[in-house]
Amino acid sequence: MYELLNQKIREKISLTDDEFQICKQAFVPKTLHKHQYLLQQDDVARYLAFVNEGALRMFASGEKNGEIVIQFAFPGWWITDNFSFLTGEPTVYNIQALENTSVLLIGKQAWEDLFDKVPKLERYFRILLQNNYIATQRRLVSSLCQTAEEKYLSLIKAQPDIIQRVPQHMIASYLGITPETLSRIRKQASYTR
Amino acid sequence: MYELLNQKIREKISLTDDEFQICKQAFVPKTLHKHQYLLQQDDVARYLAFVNEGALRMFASGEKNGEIVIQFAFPGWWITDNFSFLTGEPTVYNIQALENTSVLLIGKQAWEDLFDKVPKLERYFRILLQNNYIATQRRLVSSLCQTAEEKYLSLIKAQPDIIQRVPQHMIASYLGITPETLSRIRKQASYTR
DNA sequence: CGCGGGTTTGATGATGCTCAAGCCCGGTGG
DNA sequence: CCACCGGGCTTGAGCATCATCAAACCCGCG
Repeated sequence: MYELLNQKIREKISLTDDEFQICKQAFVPKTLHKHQYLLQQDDVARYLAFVNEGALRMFASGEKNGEIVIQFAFPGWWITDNFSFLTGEPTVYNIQALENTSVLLIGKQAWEDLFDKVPKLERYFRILLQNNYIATQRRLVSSLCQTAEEKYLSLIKAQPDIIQRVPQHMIASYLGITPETLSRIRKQASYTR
Repeated sequence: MYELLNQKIREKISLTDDEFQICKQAFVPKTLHKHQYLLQQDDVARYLAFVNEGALRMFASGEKNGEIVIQFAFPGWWITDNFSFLTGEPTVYNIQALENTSVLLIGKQAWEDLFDKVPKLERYFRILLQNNYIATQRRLVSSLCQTAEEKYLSLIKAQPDIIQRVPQHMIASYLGITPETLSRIRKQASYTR
């Protein structure tokens, strides 16, 4: 249950077994069945979630553009709406399970208390955020200066398995293109292969 | 010289005067004249920079698309290529002064040593990265689902002063549109005002 | 077997890019 | 002091990419 968490943290910082025990206690396991929501628009993001098994998506259900997928989360990844989690303001996003999913949740208070008990974790989360920041900045650059096809090719290069795991129209939304365009790109790409 | 830094850090965390003294010593002041580079493509980002006065831009000089502006930095902001700074890999970006500019630099080693001397700073940078991450994610969403005009209007709403400070073609690049398009949008917008 | 969501395919159109020319304005040198 | 130069902004015309709308198709599931 806590194995993956243990492993992921220890990839970035060293931790004694005692420290990890304290850490564990701050989390509450939860399972979500396919399509179930972890967070809904207008609610407050009370938890930061660590994904054990399954897959989730965070999306904004925009007025005109239907839904747009902000990010996915797979085992070993963290997910929440940071803004809402940090400020306590209601969120504009939704987080939903794409499959039956198991997560570990930590509330804001428990999270902050944890930093006092195990200060090293402050570093772990700094590193995590740094990586997320870098990744998001890259995605931004890609969305600013690549064509639809280039974006798609970059994605399958970076995460080849994502195609099997999530429906195509969500990939399209994640890339900021329509499902029709993605379909045509894939057709096109399959010839040149 | 170190006033703004002091102020900015204390907005997020509390620090004794001693701690701030230690902190100060880790930084080296530097001035850049207009157009001078703080970082150039293929070099390693050895420093994290805190902007005292002036303005900078980080940009990628892409093959076909000319230059695209990734971000600006104004007084009180931090700037570097995080990826290169963290990994020691050569950067693909450039950082250049838009005006005569004064910055405080900290090298990677000094930065990490500083966390051992003043562990609270770990928290400061975590918070900083969290905010950057949130901001970048928003920009990404905006670039994915807003029209050129909406993006421009969001920008002047969020940072009304930016127009005076940086040339229009850089704003265009930052928004991921051409200078011509931005010009037309501005003309258009000035009628409806 | 038939329904329904997701994907594909086609036809049409809009947004924003490209290319090209003109304009404005500040700086420089005659 | 003024003419000239050049960079950046503007304006226009044509065009490419991708979105929209609509219909057909595919396939798993009740």
